[in-house]
Amino acid sequence: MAFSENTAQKILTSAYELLSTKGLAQVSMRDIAKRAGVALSQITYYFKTKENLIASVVANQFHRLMDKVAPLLEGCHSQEEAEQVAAEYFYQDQNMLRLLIDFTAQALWVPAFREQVEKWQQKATEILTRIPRFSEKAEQTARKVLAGFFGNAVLAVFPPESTPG
Amino acid sequence: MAFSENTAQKILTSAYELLSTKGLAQVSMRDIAKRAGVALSQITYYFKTKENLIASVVANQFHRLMDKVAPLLEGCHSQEEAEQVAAEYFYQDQNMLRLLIDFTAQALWVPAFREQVEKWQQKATEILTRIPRFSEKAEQTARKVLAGFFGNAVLAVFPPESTPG
DNA sequence: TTTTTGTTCGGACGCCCGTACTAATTGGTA
DNA sequence: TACCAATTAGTACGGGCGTCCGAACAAAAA
Repeated sequence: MAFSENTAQKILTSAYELLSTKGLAQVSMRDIAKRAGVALSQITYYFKTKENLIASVVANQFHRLMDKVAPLLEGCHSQEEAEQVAAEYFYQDQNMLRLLIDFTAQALWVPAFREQVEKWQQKATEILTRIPRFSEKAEQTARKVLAGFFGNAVLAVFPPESTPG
Repeated sequence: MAFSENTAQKILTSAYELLSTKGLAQVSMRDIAKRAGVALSQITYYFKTKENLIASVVANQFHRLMDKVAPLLEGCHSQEEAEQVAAEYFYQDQNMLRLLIDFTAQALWVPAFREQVEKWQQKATEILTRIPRFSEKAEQTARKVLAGFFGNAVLAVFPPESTPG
């Protein structure tokens, strides 16, 4: 029977590629299935609903990023430095950035997405709590880092007319 | 014949109410027409397309806000103060905030929306240029204000578990 | 072998969408 | 009054959507 991790993985990968370059609203499950080279119903089979597929894609990417970023954050001495580190790392990948922005905006209206965004906050708070010089006001700092992230994300994605920063 | 400013205005108002409370993707032109108490084709007649209607709604709100905020900004002495002023004013209306966030996110993918967001930048830059102590680096400041705005907007809309900031 | 279980596929269902079209109505003007 | 353009209304169209279903198939279990 061979539980094909392959198929689920192919779907996830293709979904990410499409969602991050075309936007959540512009991608259909048929597009994803076609790119993954599988039948449409395979998505239903593995992810049940579109909403769930998207949430899985984003959760995937988030964990992947966090694993790399967390160690870097632990070396920071100030909130500003933490923001800087997060920024420089995230902004390397504009597609990912766009996906996160789009997802967060949808989280305003889709409860399941909102839960996930709230988990980002919790995760960031958790990481900062483990760092002595932040632990006291980890939650506040986490929120500020998040705010800085989104603010700068928007800037990164809407570049100035003339000179890039 | 009486060009009924009424109908167009009713559509704009109803559209804003729906879009700002349910999100761009969750509102159909039929929903808007029904709430405005007009025929569906009236929307096509006055605004041509859904995209154009949404853009009109947002532009409307933006100008309304700018007229009130611009004078306040002129009283500011620092970038931080400008951010503060913008923040406190905007955050009074969470629905409007949600609409702006959603719209901006869609602007990542919809060229017409993107143009409008870029106009916000220009407008902000223009305002700051007219203020002597900002005029030198108006564009930079405008971008930072914008970044602060969006960062804080996301925070305002995703409140912390326990204590509000 | 036979049975069971997990996987894949193609297709179809019903719904709702944005848009286009046509006919009716209105109201100012001549 | 009659006319004409602006406005309104109702409806149809074509298409894309997420989801669901039943059959075929493969691998493991019995």
